[in-house]
Amino acid sequence: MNGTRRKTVDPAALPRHFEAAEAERRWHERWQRDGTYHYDPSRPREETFVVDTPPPTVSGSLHVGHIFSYTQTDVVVRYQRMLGKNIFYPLGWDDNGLPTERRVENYYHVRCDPRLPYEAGLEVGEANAKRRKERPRGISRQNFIELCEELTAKDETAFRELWSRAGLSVDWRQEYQTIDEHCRRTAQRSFLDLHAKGHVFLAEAPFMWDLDDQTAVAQAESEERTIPGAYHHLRFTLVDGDESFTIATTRPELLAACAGVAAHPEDERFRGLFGRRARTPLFHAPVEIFPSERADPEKGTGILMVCTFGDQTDVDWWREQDLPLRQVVGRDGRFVPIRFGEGAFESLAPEAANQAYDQLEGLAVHKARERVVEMLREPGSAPDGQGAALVDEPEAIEHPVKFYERGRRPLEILPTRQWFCRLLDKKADLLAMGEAIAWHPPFMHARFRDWTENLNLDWCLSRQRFFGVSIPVWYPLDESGEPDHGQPILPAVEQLPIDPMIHVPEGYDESQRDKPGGFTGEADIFDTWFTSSMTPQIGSHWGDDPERHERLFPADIRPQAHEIIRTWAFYTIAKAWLHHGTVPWHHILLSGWILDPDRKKMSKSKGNVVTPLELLDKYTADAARYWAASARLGVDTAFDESVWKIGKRLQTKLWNAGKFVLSQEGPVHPVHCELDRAFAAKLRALVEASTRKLDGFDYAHALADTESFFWSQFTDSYLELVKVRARRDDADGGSATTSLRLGLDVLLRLLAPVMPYITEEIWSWAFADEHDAPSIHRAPWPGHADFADIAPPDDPGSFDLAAAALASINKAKADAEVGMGREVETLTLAANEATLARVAPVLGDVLEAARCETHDLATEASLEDGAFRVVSAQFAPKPAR
RNA sequence: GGGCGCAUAGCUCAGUUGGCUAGAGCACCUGCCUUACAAGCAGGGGGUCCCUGGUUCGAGUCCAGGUGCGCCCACCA
Repeated sequence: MNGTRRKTVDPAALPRHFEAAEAERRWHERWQRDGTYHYDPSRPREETFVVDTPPPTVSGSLHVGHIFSYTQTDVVVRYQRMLGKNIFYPLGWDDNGLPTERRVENYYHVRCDPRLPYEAGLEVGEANAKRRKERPRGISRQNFIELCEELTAKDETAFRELWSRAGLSVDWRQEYQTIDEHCRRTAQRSFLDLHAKGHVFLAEAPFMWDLDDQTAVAQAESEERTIPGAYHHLRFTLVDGDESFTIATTRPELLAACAGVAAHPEDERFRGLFGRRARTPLFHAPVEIFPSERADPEKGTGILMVCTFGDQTDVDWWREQDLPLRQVVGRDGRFVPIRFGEGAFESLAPEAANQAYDQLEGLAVHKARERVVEMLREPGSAPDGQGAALVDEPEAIEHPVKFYERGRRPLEILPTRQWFCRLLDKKADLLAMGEAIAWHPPFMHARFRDWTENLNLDWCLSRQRFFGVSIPVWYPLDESGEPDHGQPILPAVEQLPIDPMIHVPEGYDESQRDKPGGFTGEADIFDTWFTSSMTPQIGSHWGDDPERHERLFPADIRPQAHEIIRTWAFYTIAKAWLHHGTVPWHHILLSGWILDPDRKKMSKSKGNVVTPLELLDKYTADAARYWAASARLGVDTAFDESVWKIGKRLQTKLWNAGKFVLSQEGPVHPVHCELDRAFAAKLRALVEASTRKLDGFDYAHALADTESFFWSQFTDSYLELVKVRARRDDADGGSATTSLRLGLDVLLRLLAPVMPYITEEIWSWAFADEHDAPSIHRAPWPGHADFADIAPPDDPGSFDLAAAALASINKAKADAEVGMGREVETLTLAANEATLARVAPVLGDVLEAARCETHDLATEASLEDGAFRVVSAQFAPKPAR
């Protein structure tokens, strides 16, 4: 480089300020055109860095959280890219599933009715206020799916624009939708593989059921809410004997479903009852009284009725005690028609029981409860006809009840036929996989471990919904038209993806659909997690392209939110184990939450969402990214707009510093001055520390270090110290210019992952040509090579001494209330003897920066090492303007 | 009830294996248009590091107990 001219910029030719909005558009286009972020499938696995990007749920509304966590991943990715890695960074859209169905129902004001025929070319359009007052329009399943596709395509556009602008360096050629053909094939392939390996099974069993969405719900999708309820005390009698006892229940409407009575075996009060039969009020059902350790003598009255089904414990008791099934609540939440008597529900007084039940049939759960309580209040409602069955008034309580996480009514437990994946017998393996993955931050591992250890249900895979991936199964129908669920018909892998409601199994034709001796298609779809748990394999094209799969699986990192460890992380780990016997990725990065200023989680439903577009306009994308990258992994952060402001300030400062440094035309000369070498040494230490932190995914501290160095060491100190010398047309001036450029060059690269726009802009002025690296984002990460030509300083502390000396003179100027640019006519600077000796090699730079022509030095032994004091100073008068 | 996390300046946050007088930015106060930058610079005030006890020459940091907040899970008669 010595002797050649360097490329410089003319500051006058540059805009006064960085035009961020224009630059964001321009660079985005340029990066797309040049394929800056493209994955190269020809490079080997060891040179590749694979990201298992979360496919966001496309809900239609954007908030700052969407920028937050995705930017954190992008910073990690951009660092890896600058290390020379071949980056596989796809982005998919999780568009199937209930959130989309809900949004479509609201947006168009429609409901899916699978009985309706398909209407070709149906145009519905967004619902207006008038239409919303009417009943939702019923449309066919296929029409409904088309609307889902239409709306998600629209929503995806908004998300794509937001993230393009935020500068996510994804390879947009790898885009996918979890409902697209490739994902459906991957999910169905997963099912066939699990079936072949014996991990999935079909079972008719009581399972959590959401009445509003009319679908089964997995353990992971349920949550508890504390709601008001009431203990109702009901008097039961014995079938043989005069004794009676009182149970307490919060669900009196399930009295008709009572199948047993339980109390603690040690409970003296009820010891004599075990093995005998009780008689229920109203329905006069004879039920077994049995002991169980799980009955709590302290709770309620200590004795309880077991129903089919009030809760999961009822299910367990029903199984253990082999109790009769008395299902009264239907899939729509209404009481189903049933009869008591011979060949039906057992009753000692069928006529009375049927009379009572007639008043409940067809009622919704809460109405039935009211009605039952009225009946129980009536005199003579007790099983022995002596008074009312309801003892005392109901006692109001608050109690926890399970809900579907998106549901409005409590979950019911109903026996339904569902597909399950066996997981309970694989806990040990899944826990071992969890150990083999590096969790960032590490304490998040505990959440996975706790969840896995405490899992108590197998994974229910099927959902009775519409917009999702079909379960690829048909069932043969016998001569009476009944399906044989024990002999499911599966498609060949080559046929995937299929929709069993449309496609026909091998050996049948369409005319045999739903006909005796023919076949019927499985109407259910998969739980959305069944597909999203395959994101690593979706990216790797598992099954379709073995060579690609080898290069992309397992992935390097999985970034995700911590509240879905039990779902997305867990199921992905489970699938990778079941299919491949490995981990799905080597590292998992858990992002924190954005909280509103009251420290509540920001979410659409709470209405406390900050929309990102205005903020992007106000502060720029680099500032947004600065904000996101300032938060550490796993740490919830209160939203604070002032951090965006700091990001923008940093961007502006970079613009100005870049303009200054690259406009210096000093001669090309190696770095030789002590101060310059001392600066380079500090810069080198920064690079090493920053690299170490980024290797551990600690982008936040790497940024804090770099920002602080840039601001205080580079611009405030070093740049001020050498700006005068840099203008000199000699070897010392060349040394200053060279190291200033080195400082800018290295700092730009350190900041490029966080602030891709401003760094690319400044890079393009000179360094792109100088390093033959058209984009800073493909430039090598700074390292030893950048410092190879620079000798270490004679005194590593000389830079700090110079900065401290200058600061002491600045303080004198501030105390005298004169500007920093004021010339110093006389100066007496004091320090201890050793400090004066050490500062001597760099004192010239200090005095130049302070605009000081003549000076005296004084020895003050009392000053600490490295401390300076201005004993006296006279400043030139303010020049006339 | 079990597990995890957090508590540091008015606000948002750093603080590494225990080590000088506990830091940054924002906000606030004072001064300064200085040849990159007033979208800036220089300087300044501001702290019971949640509480109690312990270990230690030394504790914001380690240990025990407690308080408050948040999250995850379990309990659901």
